[in-house]
Amino acid sequence: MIKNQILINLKLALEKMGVDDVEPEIDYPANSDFGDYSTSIALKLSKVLKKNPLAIAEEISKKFPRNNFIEKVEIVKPGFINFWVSNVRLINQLTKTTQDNFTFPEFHLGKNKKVMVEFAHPNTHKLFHIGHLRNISTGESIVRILETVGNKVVRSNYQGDVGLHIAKCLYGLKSSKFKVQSSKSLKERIELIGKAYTEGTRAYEENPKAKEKIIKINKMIYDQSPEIKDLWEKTRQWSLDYFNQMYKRVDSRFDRLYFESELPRRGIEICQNLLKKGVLEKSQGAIVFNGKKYGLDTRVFINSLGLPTYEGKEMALAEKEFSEFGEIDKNIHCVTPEQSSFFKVTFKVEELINEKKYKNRQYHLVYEWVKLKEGKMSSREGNVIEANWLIDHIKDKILKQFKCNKETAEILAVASVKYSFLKNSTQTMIAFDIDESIAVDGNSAPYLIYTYVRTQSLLKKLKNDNLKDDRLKDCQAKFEKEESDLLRAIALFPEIVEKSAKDLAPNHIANYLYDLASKYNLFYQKYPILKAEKEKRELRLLITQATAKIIKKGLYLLGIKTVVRM
RNA sequence: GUCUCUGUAGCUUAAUGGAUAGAGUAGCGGUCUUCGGAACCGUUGGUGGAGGUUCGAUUCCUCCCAGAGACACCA
Repeated sequence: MIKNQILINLKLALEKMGVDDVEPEIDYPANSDFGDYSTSIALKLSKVLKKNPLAIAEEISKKFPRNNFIEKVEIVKPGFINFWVSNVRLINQLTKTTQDNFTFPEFHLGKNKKVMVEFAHPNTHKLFHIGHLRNISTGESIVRILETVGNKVVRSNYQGDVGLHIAKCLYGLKSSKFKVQSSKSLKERIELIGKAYTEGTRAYEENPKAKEKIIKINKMIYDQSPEIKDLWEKTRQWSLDYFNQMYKRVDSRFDRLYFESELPRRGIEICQNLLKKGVLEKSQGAIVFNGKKYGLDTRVFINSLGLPTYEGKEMALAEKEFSEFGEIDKNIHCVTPEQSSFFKVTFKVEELINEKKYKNRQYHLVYEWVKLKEGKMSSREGNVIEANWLIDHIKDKILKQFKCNKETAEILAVASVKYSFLKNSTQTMIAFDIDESIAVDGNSAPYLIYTYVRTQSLLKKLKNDNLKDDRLKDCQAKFEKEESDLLRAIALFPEIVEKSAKDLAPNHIANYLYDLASKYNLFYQKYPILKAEKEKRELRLLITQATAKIIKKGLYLLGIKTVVRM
């Protein structure tokens, strides 16, 4: 990575000046007049060294070791030092890229290089909606990014298959107006569950007798009582079939599916132990963690009926997650922000159980809600946007707007939906509008894929006319601006991937790809490639090839497939 | 009430304390008979408010305004 090479040389220069206790930072200047990289280290050292920043910059620049990868070092106004990458280095990176020889920097979240990403998290008996879609897009992308920078990643998915919401649904199903047996197709079954849940929820709120009964059903589910078990198992399986179909559709998969139903017994045991140890305490008939000492909330682990709450079950989940796959350095929970109090508390309790095992290894990656412009989604109001429905809707839009076959439309629809989420930062609450939010033009997946298709169709015309990069030596220092911009963008890719990994932020990759694709399209518009004169032709074809490789790889990192024709 | 998060162009949004706040979309005006127009170019328009720290603030601190969420037996 060029950035690291600059950093190393910069440190050498600083050492020569007797400064060795600072970690200089390298920036990407917004304006290309200020070079490819820059540092403001001279400005920061000005106070410490009690010297004029420009003088410091001057000295650093003099002592900065010159290698062939740097073309020029310049000092500007208040004290910036700007660096220009040499054409030799750019060509070198171009060649590597065309050969699929991506050298991604290693970035590990721990010594074992083993990470768990816990994502998706749909609850059975409920719809898989756009919120889950954002979650699974984010999680899948983070998995792929972390793998690419050298981690072994375990994909896990924690699914709620017990609890009051299921009791409500089963209560609804028992009503005579729903015919469980006659629902044959998966679609019918999922619709049935949905309606039953709405029915159960209404009854729970409006009818005290029904409420009592639902609470009873809830207990029966926990106890796996024969009276309810068949119905529970059958409908649970419907949901799981539906989720599997969903995972397949969005090209995701899991190494381990955890279920809430496998945790209560062990959860209670752990909490009882913690009670003996004094980590948890009794309060009003329940077993709670008193968070006050640690500046945290007090939360219930075992309720007064003796049932484990979500917190209680989390203890058993953590135990499984941290033992089933060997030693894990980091467990990234991809979950919405309203659970941060929950995670702060459970992470603290886990730390008190086993500091070595858990401390600093649990991480709550906050990803935000998808909110409808009209307001919050709620199944009660029936304005939940189901994932399949949404993808189908976008697919129809693509089929109407463009001429392509159904298979391509499917890939483009899934790509559009995922990209629309991933181009935003995970911490941005998305105000969702069906017809505006999933873009199929502008900064969108179809735009990137279209650019890729262009490159493929162009490269196909080459046939056996092989590319030889050694003919490139003639073009140095004669790049057009658009060519130079592209070469620089191409060289940046590994650094962007590293940044996304460090920040757990797929949006860096998305926005980079858009930038690269726009630069390519401008270049494509302005200059002939196949018809260019000899030496230019080689360069331009290599640029085309490298751009294509990066778009494909970059989209892969976002969990998005490409097509060669559309 | 306490705590946490968020306020960027009409709308949707980007920006590790850095240089002229970057895009998409909508609007307006162009390129065009091309190696795929699902393209390209130009243009209008922006950091909620008031202070502070800093050589430098969308970013950090304080207060105010607005919104979201959490704060004991839901998940």
